[in-house]
Amino acid sequence: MINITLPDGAVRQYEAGVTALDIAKSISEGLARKVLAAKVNGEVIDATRPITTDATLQLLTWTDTDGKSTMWHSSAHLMAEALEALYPGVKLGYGPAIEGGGFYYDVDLGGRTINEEDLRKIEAKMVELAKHNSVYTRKEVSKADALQYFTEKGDEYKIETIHELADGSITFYTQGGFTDLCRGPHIPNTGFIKAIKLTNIAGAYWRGNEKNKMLTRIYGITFPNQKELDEHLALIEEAKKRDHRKLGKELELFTFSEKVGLGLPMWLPKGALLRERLQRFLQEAQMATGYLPVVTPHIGNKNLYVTSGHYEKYGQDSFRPITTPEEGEEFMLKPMNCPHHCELYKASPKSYKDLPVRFAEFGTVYRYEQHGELHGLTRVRGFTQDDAHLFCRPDQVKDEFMKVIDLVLYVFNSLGFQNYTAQVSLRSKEDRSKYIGTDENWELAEQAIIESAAAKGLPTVVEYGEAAFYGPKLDFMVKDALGRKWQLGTIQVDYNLPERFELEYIGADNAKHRPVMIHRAPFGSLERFIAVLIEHCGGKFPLWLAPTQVKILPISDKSQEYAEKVAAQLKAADIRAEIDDRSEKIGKKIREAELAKIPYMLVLGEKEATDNLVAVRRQSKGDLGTMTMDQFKELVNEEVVNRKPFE
RNA sequence: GCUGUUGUAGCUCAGGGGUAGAGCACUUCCUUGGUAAGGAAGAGGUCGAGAGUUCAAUUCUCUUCAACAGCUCCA
Repeated sequence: MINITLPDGAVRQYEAGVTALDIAKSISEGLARKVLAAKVNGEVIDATRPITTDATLQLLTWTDTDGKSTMWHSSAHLMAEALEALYPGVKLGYGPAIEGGGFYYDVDLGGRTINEEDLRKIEAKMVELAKHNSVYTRKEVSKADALQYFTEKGDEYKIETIHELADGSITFYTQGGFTDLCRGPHIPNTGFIKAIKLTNIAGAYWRGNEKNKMLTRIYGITFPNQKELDEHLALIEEAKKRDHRKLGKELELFTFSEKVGLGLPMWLPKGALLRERLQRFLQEAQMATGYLPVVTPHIGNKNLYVTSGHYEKYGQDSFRPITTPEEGEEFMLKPMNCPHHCELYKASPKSYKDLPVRFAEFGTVYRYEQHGELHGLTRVRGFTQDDAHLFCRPDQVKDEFMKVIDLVLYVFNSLGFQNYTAQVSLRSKEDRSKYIGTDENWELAEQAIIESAAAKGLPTVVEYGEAAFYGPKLDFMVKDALGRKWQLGTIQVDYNLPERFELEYIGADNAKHRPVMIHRAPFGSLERFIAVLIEHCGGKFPLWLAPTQVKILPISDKSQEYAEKVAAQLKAADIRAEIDDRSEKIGKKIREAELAKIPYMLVLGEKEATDNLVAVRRQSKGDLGTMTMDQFKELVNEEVVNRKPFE
C-alpha cells in the first residue's frame, strides 16, 4: 500500500500501481470525468500512469493551467492525426501547447500550401477523430526502435530530435492510428476535446533557426465545450475592436508616414494633448517624491557610448553614427538616457549627504528595430521613456526601491490598472561569472528588491537567471480589461555604469565611494503605455485624460448662442469642450459624439436656454436628465479630481 | 532580417487585359429637426512604385516599397 497526500492534506492509502484516474474515481465519478492529468510530486503526468510510491497528488482539470496545457498539447496530436489523414506523407516538427493559450504544430507539407478553407477541413477532421474517444497510450521505446519507426515513416525532423535524446528516456504516444514521439503528458482520451478552432497559419523555421527549412505552423485552440470557444472567439473580436492602431486612427491620436520613416509615430493634436497630460501627471508625482528634472540632447558623442559599453554591445545594431563635416567626429542618436545622466551626476562633486540624487527626464530615444518587428506604438524606432536615474548609497537601495514601487502603484491605480504582478529577476544560481559588481552589493540589492516587494504586498514571481548582467531588476506586468498581460514599468539596479563612468561620492569616512544607480520607468515608454491604455479602456479614456471631455450639441441654429455661452463657461472652468454647430439633426450629432467616445454630451435646445439648464448625456449610458451648469461642472470636476476610470 | 498574405478615393471595401465603382467622410444647397445616420447635387483616384509581356496593363509576370500574421532579435 502507498500513501497518497491530496492538496487538502488528507492522506489516503491505495495499492501501489494505482492511477490518478482510479483515485479520482474513488473520490467521485463526476471528478473522474473531468480529470485531464495529474501532478504527482510536483511533476505533471498522465492521469492513467501508475503511481508506485508514496506521493502528493493534485488532480488537474480544465480549471488548472497545467490541465489546460495538457489538453492543448493533446489537441496538437489530434491535429497531427487529422493532417496525416488529409495529407499523407506530411512530416512533423514540434507541436507544443503555447503559453497564451492553444497550441501549434510545425509541419512540412512537402511544398503544398494551405489556406483558410483547408483549416476548416482540418478542423472538421479533428472533430470527427475526437468523437472516437481514442485513448492516448504511452509507450517506452528504445532509441533504436524509435529511429527505426521514424526512418520507415520518413520523418527526418523526428529522427533529428531522437538523435539528441538519451536512450531509455524515449516515449511514444499513440491515439487512434497516430503515433508521435512525445514526452507527454496527455489527457486520457480525445473525447475531452469538444470544440476546436484553428486560428492561423504562419511560416516558422525548423527549430527557430533561419538557416533551416521553413515549416508551416498551424495554430489552434480547443475547449471542453462550445460555450467557452464562443467566449474565446468573442474575446478575440473585442481585442480587434480595441486594437490601438485602429483606435489611434479613428480617434485621431497618432499617425505614421512612410515619408517620415518606419516606426516613427507622430502625434496628432488629440494624442499629443493626452500624452502631455500623462507627462504632467507623472511629473507632479515625481516632484512630490524628490525627483529633479533634467534635459539632455537627442544625440551624444560616440565616446559616451563607448564609455557606457553600449557601443560595443549594440553599436552594430544601431542607427549609424552621424559625423560633423569638419572634424569628422561621430555622434549617435541617443539610444538611452543613462549615460547622459551619469555625466550630469559628475557635473559637481557629491557628498554622501547629497544622496540620493534623482534625475528625471522624458527622454526621447532612438533604436534601430528590425523591419518585421515594428508594431503600432508598442514597437517603434523612436520613443519617449519616462526615465529617471537614482544615484544612491548601497544602504539606500531598499528605501529607494520602496519609494519607486509606491510611485508605480500610484500610477497604475490612477489609470485603472488594478491587476498587476511583479517579476523579480535575480542572478542565475549556478553561473555567476557573467555578472558585474561585487557579490556583496548584489546580495544587498537582491535582498532589497525581495524585501521591498514583500513589504509592499506585491504579488511576486522570482526568476533566477533573468537579471541583466549589470544588476537585478523588478518588472511590472499588468493585466488589461481583456485579461491580456503587458509588461510596463521596470526598476533596475545597475552596478555597471557607475563603474564605467567612475561615479563617486565622498563618504562620512572622507573616502571616495561608488554610488549605486537605479533605472526606473513606471510607464516604460509613453508610446507603449498609451497603446496599452487605449486597448485597456477601448478608447474610452477616463475623463481626466479624454482629449475632448464635453461635446455641446445645439438642437438647431436657434440654440447656437446659448451653446456658445455654455462653452465659454466650461472653458472658464478648465473643462475641454467643443460645439458641434453643423446644421445636422440632433440624432446624428449624438451618434457621432458617441462613436468618437466623447464622455459627456450636452444637448441644448430652446427649453434649456429658457431655464438656463443643460441636458446631460453620458457616452454609452444615455440621457442623465437636465441640471444646472454648476451641478454639471461639479459632476465633471469630481470625476476628474478622483481620476475615475471611464465606467 | 526571413517566410507567407495583402496593397484600388480621406476611411471601409467591391471589381477586373480596352486607363474604374459602392458606402461613409468632404464641399454646396435645401431642411431648423429633442437623445445613435433628413434630402439633393458636387468634388475627389498615375488602381503602392519601377520594369517586362501585349495593339492595349490598374488587371498577367518579375523586381521593389509598405502594411498585416508568424519566425528570429530587443539597452
